[in-house]
Amino acid sequence: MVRRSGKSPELTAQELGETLVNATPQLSGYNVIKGFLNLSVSASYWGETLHALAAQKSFPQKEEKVMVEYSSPNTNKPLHLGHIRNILMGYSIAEIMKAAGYPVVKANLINDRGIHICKSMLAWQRFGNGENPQDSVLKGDHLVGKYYVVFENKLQEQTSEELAAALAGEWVCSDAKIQKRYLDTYEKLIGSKDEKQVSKFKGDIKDLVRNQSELMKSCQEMLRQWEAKDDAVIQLWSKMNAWVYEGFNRTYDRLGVNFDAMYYESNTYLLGKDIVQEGLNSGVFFKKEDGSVWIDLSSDGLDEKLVQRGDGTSVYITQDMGTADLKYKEHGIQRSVYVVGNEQDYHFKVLFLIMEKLGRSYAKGMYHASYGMVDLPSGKMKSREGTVVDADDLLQEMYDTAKAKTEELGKTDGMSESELHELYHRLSIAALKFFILKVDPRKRMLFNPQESIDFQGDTGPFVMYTYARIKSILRTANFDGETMNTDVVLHQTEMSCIKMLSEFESVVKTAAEEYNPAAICQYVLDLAKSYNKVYNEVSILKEENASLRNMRLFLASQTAQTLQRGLKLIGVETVERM
RNA sequence: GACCUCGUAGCUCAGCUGGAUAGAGCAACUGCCUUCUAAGCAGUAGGUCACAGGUUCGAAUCCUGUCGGGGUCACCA
Repeated sequence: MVRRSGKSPELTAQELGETLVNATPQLSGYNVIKGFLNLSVSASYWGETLHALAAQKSFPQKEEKVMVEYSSPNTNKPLHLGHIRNILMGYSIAEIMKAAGYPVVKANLINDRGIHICKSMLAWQRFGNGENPQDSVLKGDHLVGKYYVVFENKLQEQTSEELAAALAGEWVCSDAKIQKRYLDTYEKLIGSKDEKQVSKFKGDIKDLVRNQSELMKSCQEMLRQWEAKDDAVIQLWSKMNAWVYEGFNRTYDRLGVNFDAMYYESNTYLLGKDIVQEGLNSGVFFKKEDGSVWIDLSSDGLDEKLVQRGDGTSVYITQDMGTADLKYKEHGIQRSVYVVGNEQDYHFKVLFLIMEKLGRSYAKGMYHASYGMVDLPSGKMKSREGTVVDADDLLQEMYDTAKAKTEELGKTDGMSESELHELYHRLSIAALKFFILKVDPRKRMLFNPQESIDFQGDTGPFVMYTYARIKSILRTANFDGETMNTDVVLHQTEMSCIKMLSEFESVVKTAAEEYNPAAICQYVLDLAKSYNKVYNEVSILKEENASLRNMRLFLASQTAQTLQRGLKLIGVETVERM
């Protein structure tokens, strides 16, 4: 602005202030400090603003239909803390998009097939003794997860001697091809000095040995039978998957999330082959001598990327292409949000680029809501080392903490057993959701099970508390939600609270544009803090001026509503008392 | 090795489309419940915004480089 006016910042501000105050009745004055223009606003402005905000209850509707895919679990293991970040983010993004006016479809693409599923199945078949969730203390997903671990342990037992031999260069395999690959790899291992290389070759050898074991061969055989739709295998698969779904659903319910569309990889894993053909015809893809199909993305700064194997079978990205088309066909979506960890940044970059080159109309609406890992104080979560934080355990711990904390405060006289349960539940979920969602999704975050989850300070329960306290006032005042006279002089804290309320819409809009629930958390916290200042500065029930008292009740009521609406966007439910 | 990403108070994080003295919470210390719920409020203390250059009247913010953490570069998913 200074550049345009050609005058000093001070002078520019002077002139601008002068003009603005003259032209706008809501402005009562201005001053300039250090080149910054400060405008003063007239008393009635605040009441009128608040009034206008109350009249507006929803944002303009949009045409563009949005799909948010999240959770997307494997059916061989129970959910853990990493999944929780994904699930909470996905649900919240969907709610924010809805609030911003978009029609939203929440989708879950379940990875219910493949070698890892067969591992659980095989282990259960051999070592399970018919154990099932009805008779077991374990939830279905935990039961299946248990057999996945059993498989890995048995495999290790079966192969440890051979592996030791193989690393000593003394492994003999009956399959000549495998034997040759082993010897080649072993030679490279011996010749390599780079530590990274060494561990890679060791890994390769481990895979060779494991894949030759009886257990892995049976497992691969089972996968072949599954693909051939063998009755017995399909039955076992259906039965165990049903256990897992029942378990997952209980966790989803507890987290308060849901889905509108379910996709299963058992149905989608063959999709995308026609797209490969289409791409070959249009020259977007090309074929190599061995029959494998590729796309050259070097002009976009990326590499060549395989889209179909030489034997005509699919790779990961093949089915993603097919699924993208399927989603579009089924739901007519213009935007597709994939909530997936940032280790897949490259994959999605490639996928979106391919769909664009294939001329898909929806391609520019594809977005990877990428998020960082959740670390523990001990470092990365590793299932092999047993350091994963199980979702169900965590939820239970949170619940117990909420209960203990509430009982300690002793403010719940007269609440029934079920009301108390609901309170503990909502408090624990609020604490968890806030803790996870308030940090920028892109960043990796640290989760300390002992210390992280708090009920004081910048937390979900803090916001819930502000809400409950307001509701308590409104109850005793019997406030009917009507205002009378807006022309009252408000306290400084009240003005800044009204200002915050007026920012709600733009915050939601920005959060939707950036797919960022953290923006909502931050706003809701700030609003609660802002109102808590009001609460401490002014008295409502004791106010004798009827207009002022009424205006204050109105502000309280608007704040409560906005808190509630904001909390809903991150999946947190309020309570009337706590 | 190439590419992507992050580095702000003791700890966990905001701020990042350039603007006033860099903000919260936790932990520590002080106050405030005979007044609407103290899961609250007010205050003290705590910072070379990783480092070095550059662009600009002005840089935590933009650009380049260095260092450090993480990730990706599979005919795995």
